[in-house]
Amino acid sequence: MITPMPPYDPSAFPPFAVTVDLVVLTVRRHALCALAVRRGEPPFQGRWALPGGFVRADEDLEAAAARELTEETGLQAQTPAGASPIYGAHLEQLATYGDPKRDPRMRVVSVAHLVLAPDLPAPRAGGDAHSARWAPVETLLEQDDTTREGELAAPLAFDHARILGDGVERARSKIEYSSLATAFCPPEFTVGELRRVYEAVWGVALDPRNFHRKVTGTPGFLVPTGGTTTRQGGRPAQLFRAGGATLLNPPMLRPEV
Amino acid sequence: MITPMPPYDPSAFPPFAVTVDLVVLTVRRHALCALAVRRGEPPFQGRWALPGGFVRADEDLEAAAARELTEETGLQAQTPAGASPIYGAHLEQLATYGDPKRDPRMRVVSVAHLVLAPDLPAPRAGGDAHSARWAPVETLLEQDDTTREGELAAPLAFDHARILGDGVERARSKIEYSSLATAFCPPEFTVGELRRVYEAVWGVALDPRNFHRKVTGTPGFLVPTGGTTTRQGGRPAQLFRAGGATLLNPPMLRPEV
DNA sequence: GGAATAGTGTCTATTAGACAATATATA
DNA sequence: TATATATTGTCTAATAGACACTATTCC
Repeated sequence: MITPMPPYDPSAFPPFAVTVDLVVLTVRRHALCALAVRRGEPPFQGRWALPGGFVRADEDLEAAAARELTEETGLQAQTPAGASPIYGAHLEQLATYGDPKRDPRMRVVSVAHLVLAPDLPAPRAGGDAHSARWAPVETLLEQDDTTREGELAAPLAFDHARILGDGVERARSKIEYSSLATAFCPPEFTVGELRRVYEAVWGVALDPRNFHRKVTGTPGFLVPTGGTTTRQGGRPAQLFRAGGATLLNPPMLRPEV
Repeated sequence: MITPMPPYDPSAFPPFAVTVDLVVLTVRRHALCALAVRRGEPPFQGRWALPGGFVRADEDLEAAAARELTEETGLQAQTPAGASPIYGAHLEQLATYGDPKRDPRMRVVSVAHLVLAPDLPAPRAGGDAHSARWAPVETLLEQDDTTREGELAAPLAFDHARILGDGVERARSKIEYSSLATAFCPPEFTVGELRRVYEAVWGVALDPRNFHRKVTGTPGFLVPTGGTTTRQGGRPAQLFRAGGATLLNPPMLRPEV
């Protein structure tokens, strides 16, 4: 049952605050990076955190996540039920975190979402003025606070390291059996660019020849556009768009078995 | 950011009720079944719904799900971090549902959990006195309300059909790449019993010979206990326990590619 | 030409799936 | 005996992974 009594009785249930937090991933300079914002107030003042905010009173969870995403990055969310007018990014619910002690101020349940975005030509178009940046997930997840890059060494605020870790693991496994790796690519891309996405997300090196044969042979994964490009140097490469398939069959296989 | 201001300001965020709903699945008589409870009050009075209830003020989400599970079924949850003293059932978070209109009375965010349980010798040991029963998921998800079994024909309350559908899909896909199918089995089971679990969850027939070769050849999946049984008739079968592996490599392959 | 990337072809070990054959219980 | 289930073995087609080789650009 959902409630014991039909008339709305506010004393019948404890009140919660509900937020959305975002794990926004992209691939930059051959590394998997996440969006982090710097906290301006306590608790965890000055520490880095995942972007996020309160769900509004009449707002769906996914709508709240999409709104926060646009506010922080200027990206438009691309959910299964909606096309993207500007620059698409994949958005899906990740998991919900509700430890009673996760926020020292009050009881906050956070519905984390995962966003996969292409490397932005102009990062954070419409973002707030507060400090935000892309950082390699390895840096953000490091335990020790050896000051390597200085400001980025301290661990993430709240339970955000755990949330980020869960998001990274979700992304690593979803590009195995779905075509979501293309969400990290611009609308048109080469097989080599797609391979570098897999290599960055999985953190492994892949054989370019076998990779090419595999992705071009998987039905519905890639659609050739007819064009070619030479942005990587070397022989010009064919350009592709993401095909209609969402689930890959057979899946891409992650090495190290 | 999580909140705009450090001092706790209740007016700064809208209040939500947070519940857990349970998709409890088992395999009975060669069919995948879910636990449903009958609602005693409006809205949806008299309709079937998923078991669930409010998260308490100082309770973790998973603890709330485990508590509701024990209240409704007598089952003890078996989470990664805890052994089960009585009868184990696998519990994991499924997804969170927060459509502003999903409950007509107030704003309720429900964190759904998935439970995989063996067929119970005595169903619902410590359950409440209110009406509860196992029903085939096909029956619960039927759209039309042709009165076949009478009481079970009406659609589920709230958005519970969608939640149940998501839970069934999660279970179907998780037994592909994890050893979770053993969560539907008693502590000791035969290869044939495990095969009937796969057949019931996937709704397909599997070749007993290839299945046997596959599961016994997957490292860490099954551990022979040395005993045999003849509960299915025919030649006695070896008894196995679940092995230590949680992820299957290579995975079980679902037919119909 | 040399270096870099793109793309095709070939070989081998592994495996999924079809299915024959054998083993051991109950009726 | 017939029948049911369990278990092993065999064959074949498909595929992942290793890697030789060719193609086409820029320097």
